[in-house]
Amino acid sequence: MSDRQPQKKPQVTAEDVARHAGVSRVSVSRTFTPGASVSASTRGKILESAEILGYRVNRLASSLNRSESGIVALIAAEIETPYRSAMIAALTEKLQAAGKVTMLINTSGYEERVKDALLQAISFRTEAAIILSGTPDLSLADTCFSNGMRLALINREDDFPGALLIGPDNEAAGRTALNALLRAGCKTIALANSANATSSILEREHGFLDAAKEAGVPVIREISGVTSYKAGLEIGTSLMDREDRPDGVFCTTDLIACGVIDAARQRFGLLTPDDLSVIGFDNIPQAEWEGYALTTFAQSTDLIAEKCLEWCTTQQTTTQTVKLPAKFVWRNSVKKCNVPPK
Amino acid sequence: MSDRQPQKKPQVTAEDVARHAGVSRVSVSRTFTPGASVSASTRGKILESAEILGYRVNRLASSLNRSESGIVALIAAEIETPYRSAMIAALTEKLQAAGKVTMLINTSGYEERVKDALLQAISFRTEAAIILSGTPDLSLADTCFSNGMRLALINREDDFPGALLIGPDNEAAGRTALNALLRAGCKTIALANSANATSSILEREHGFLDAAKEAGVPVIREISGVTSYKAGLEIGTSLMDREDRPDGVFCTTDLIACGVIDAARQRFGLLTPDDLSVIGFDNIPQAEWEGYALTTFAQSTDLIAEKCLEWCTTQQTTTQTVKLPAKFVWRNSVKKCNVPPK
DNA sequence: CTGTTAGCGCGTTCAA
DNA sequence: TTGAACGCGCTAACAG
Repeated sequence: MSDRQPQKKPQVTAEDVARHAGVSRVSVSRTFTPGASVSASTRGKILESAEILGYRVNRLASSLNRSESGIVALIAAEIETPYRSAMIAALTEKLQAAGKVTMLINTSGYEERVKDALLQAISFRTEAAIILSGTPDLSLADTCFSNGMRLALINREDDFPGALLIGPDNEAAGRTALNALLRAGCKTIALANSANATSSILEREHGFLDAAKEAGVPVIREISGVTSYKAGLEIGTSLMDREDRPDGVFCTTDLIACGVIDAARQRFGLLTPDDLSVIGFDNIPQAEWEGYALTTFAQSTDLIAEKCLEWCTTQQTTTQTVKLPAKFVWRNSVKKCNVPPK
Repeated sequence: MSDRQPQKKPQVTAEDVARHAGVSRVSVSRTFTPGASVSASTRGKILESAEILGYRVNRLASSLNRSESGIVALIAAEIETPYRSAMIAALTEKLQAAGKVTMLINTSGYEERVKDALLQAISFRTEAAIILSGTPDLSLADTCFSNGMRLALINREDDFPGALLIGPDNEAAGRTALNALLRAGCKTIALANSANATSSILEREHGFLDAAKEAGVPVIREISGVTSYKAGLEIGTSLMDREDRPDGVFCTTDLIACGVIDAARQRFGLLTPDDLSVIGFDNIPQAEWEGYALTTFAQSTDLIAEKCLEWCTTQQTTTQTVKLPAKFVWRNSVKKCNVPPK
């Protein structure tokens, strides 16, 4: 029972270290502040004491007087999804390299969570919030700004004053996809999309459909479910079941594309690229798997992450919109043709 | 130029709200503290002012006097991997439901990062650290403990005093796998593993090999690369190329299993379950994909997350080891047999 | 129920 | 180079 201690101080503080080293508390602070002036001897004593006591600067406390918390919020839903998790991996990587700390907020479930997530970010005086899913209210965004926070939205087509809007050029990619299918000699063209597509995903559809209209080719438009492999399975089944079975289909997402390919192969015995040409979007790891060898569009997660980081660490306050070109990745799910698409 | 403001106070503070509402700053604090005593009228005024000014309690500051920061650190490598990202999704979900905030630290790359991650967690006075990849030094763990932090390790077989060790019963799963392959009538058995397997993954191998030795059946042991789809591809190719080509293989990971299945199908025209029976481990989303229909072992990410949360929110200090049964998920990558495995 | 006072751990003045 | 004093934004303890 001898160690019935205060119990309210499980922390090792700078004062403890100062006492142990026989110096003032301020010197301890200086020792851990880059570019402060401390003599080598006291610095040595302090570092030693700190090591023994297991002292670490309390960044929660230091955030109080310094104006930066060092924290950046990542707000995303369905983070277990291949593309989303790759994006998060890239972002955390870059943020950490820049000395930032990432706070991950999972907004899967009801939509209201995006709001809660942002409120939480404000509570922790996050320097910035990077939003991968959903779009916040503008009024809430203003609250963020008035608290000195920066905002970046990935893969949103909406207008959003004061924020960075970044994503691939979806519209152009859609056009390229149609082009590729036509050059591959496809006669019956289809588009596969989910019923709850985001604005960003819808742009891919628009680009594809517009290009088709211009080229004067009809498109079978098959929409179903939420953006996922399962939706692709359903869409693929419907498509392969038709009288006018398509021989070329653009899927707005790799996950959907994998579902379509599997439906064709496992349920109808139809193989890519001989019986069917399929193009996806995202270039998720599974697109490279030999069972799919999916021709698709790559968004550079690294590049997006890089741009987000830049945005978060500058003070620029005007709105910025960045459209990155989506790189066409040629694999083996589209029938070979002599002329590759431009 | 009129708005050249102090520039050092982008924050809305409780004092601002108090002034705006014409009350004391303490009342503001009380209003946002559950179970404090404020009159309905002042409370109303304060809430209104807070709304107008966009005030949010600064949890960094409040963490100073309260002993809890509300932050939990998640330390993981390769977070873009299916199983890892699913685990992270489950953890964030549970943590948020319990009012905790998660700080994600990506330790991909050099191993030293696990140490840095923990040091960072200490700096932010994280209430707990949940480690999904790597094992920290014991001395560092002590520093964590002396700072009042709790530790949980997922999928580690090591001994670790003071921490929660949680994961599936790998050894038992390995034994079950052999059993299932034998009952399916497989004649030539193989084991596929990566060259950099963790202790947890090695346990699966041990269980499988031990059971085989007891049953008196030989096992072809094929090891290659890092734990990934690509490794599975290589292993599968080697295996299918052999004179004594196996007709039943246990892969220590679903990712490896998908690679093996693809190698057999795409490179040798061999199909599961007719030509080859394959069992995996993890039950990643792709295991359910129709192109694989992988029979595998499911770790309940939800259950693990639940247990971690309990551990992080209790004060119990003794070591705890939890072995969860891995659920055998029967799909269609193993030849049908009349007697399902026990 | 309210306001005053004190302190959380730290960084930044300002003198010495 | 060092230490004393002050304040960051907030909550807990104590009066009124």
